Amino acid sequence: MSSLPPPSTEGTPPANGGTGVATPAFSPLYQQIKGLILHSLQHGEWKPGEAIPSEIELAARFRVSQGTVRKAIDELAAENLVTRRQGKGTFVSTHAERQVQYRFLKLLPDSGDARVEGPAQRTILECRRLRASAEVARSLALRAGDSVIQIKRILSFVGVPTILEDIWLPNQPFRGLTAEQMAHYQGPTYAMFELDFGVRMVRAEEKIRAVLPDETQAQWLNVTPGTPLLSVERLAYTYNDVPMELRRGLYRTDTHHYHNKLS
Amino acid sequence: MSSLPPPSTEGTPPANGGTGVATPAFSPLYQQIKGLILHSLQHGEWKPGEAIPSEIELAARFRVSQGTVRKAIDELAAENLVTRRQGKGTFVSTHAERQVQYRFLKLLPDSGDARVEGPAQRTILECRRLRASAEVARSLALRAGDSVIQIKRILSFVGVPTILEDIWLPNQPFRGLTAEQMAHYQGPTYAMFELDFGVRMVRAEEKIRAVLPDETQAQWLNVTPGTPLLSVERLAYTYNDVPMELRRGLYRTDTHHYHNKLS
DNA sequence: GAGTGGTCTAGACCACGCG
DNA sequence: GCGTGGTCTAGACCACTCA
Repeated sequence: MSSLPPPSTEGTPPANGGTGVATPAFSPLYQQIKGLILHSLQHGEWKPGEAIPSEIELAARFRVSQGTVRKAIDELAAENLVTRRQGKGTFVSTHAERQVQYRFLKLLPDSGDARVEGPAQRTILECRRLRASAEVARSLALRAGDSVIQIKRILSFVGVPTILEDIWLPNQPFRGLTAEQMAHYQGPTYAMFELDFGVRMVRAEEKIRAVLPDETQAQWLNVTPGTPLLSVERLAYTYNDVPMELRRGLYRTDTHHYHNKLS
Repeated sequence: MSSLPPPSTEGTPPANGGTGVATPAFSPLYQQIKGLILHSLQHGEWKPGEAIPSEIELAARFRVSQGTVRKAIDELAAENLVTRRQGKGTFVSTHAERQVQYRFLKLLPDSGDARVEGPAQRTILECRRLRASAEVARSLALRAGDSVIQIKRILSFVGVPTILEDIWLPNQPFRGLTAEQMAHYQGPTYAMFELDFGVRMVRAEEKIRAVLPDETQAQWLNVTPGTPLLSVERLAYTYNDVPMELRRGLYRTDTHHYHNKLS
């Protein structure tokens, strides 16, 4: 939608130029539509798990063709922000009610990829407010000294403690979070974040190293101090690349492994 | 292309049913086109780095619309089998001449994501033919006792030995591979595989663990035996999910880390 | 059978790369 | 200025879901 009037231009489809002179960057229409849908997604016009309007409806709303809306939604689906179901509609993705729960947990049991183990048992060791260290602040794009929540917990599979985690959350969006909430919610923690705080983790990056635990870490994981462990440092982001969680995990890899697909 | 004659059906676009009765699985036209392009790709009709025919040409060849060809190519591009360049054409992907060389190597220096380090220096420790162990045979879909090539090498960054690798290749497609070839080829090893043996690694899976090196491993990597290392076991596949390489790497993570993006 | 996403077509026009 | 991929439209039909 840049120059000449394509069949119907009485509404207000997002303009491309308009403000300046020669188009500085050129953003195709479907990208602009994608941006509008994303905006609605962020601002909670549709909640996780709900259906968004049909392609035809959205096309009418934005005064573009169905094909353009389709391409916008295609990209959102490719980014896992939205899930298409033929014959039913397009739904806002959620970490809950998802075949692949624990989307971000790449640790699998060595034998049998299936999750016969069932979900992890959680033990909360600690949950407190404190001032962000310089490093935590930098990761979470806060100022050093801002209030953050720190949670320390153990995840066990079939009774065996396997993951020791430290989680840092900005206090602001997670005000009121309690250890009980962390412990008692059934299902993925990220699903609880969606439900109780409206925070959706959309993507994450992990840095992985091999380390040796200190004595207390070794005790929590029930291993000897000489046992090598995987150190997994995760930064999880909401919409717009806003970091929302820093997580440091120690993974036992004697019965499990970190699995990754490359392409 | 299932029942009624859409505008032009004089040629031989791939049929959907034809053999049986009620369509058993339904494969859309563009998937069939994708399959045909893939077939040409596998059989070397176009070599890595070369351009494939334009969308219009392919549409004419297969007697379908450009849009259908486009969707087929879109999927191939999404799988990194092919690379689109606006204004120029669509090119067969290659591990060589690629901005992102070392596509499958996820180890980054802790400071500075850029590859200021330059490419890794390679030291070949060993390169020999032997009979596949049961385990190697299983991974590579061979019979135990089939001939395989084993390469042991060290990768160093800025002079520091960082990765100790064992590579197993089926002897069949790699007949004639020498230690000199492994050592002297400039650029990614996978690029050499493409060039000299016509083998294209298309995707891979990795299993990652934390381990302690034995004495000789520790010596090669110039670390003490108590130093925890990342064990990265990679199975790389060509077209059609045929496994073509098994690789076991030990990564030092004191100055580097394994980086992974989740979504 | 109505509604939704999915496929396919045909044609017009745009942005980009290169000679 | 041509050829290539990229965008956008409009309309027809198909496959799937559910009432």
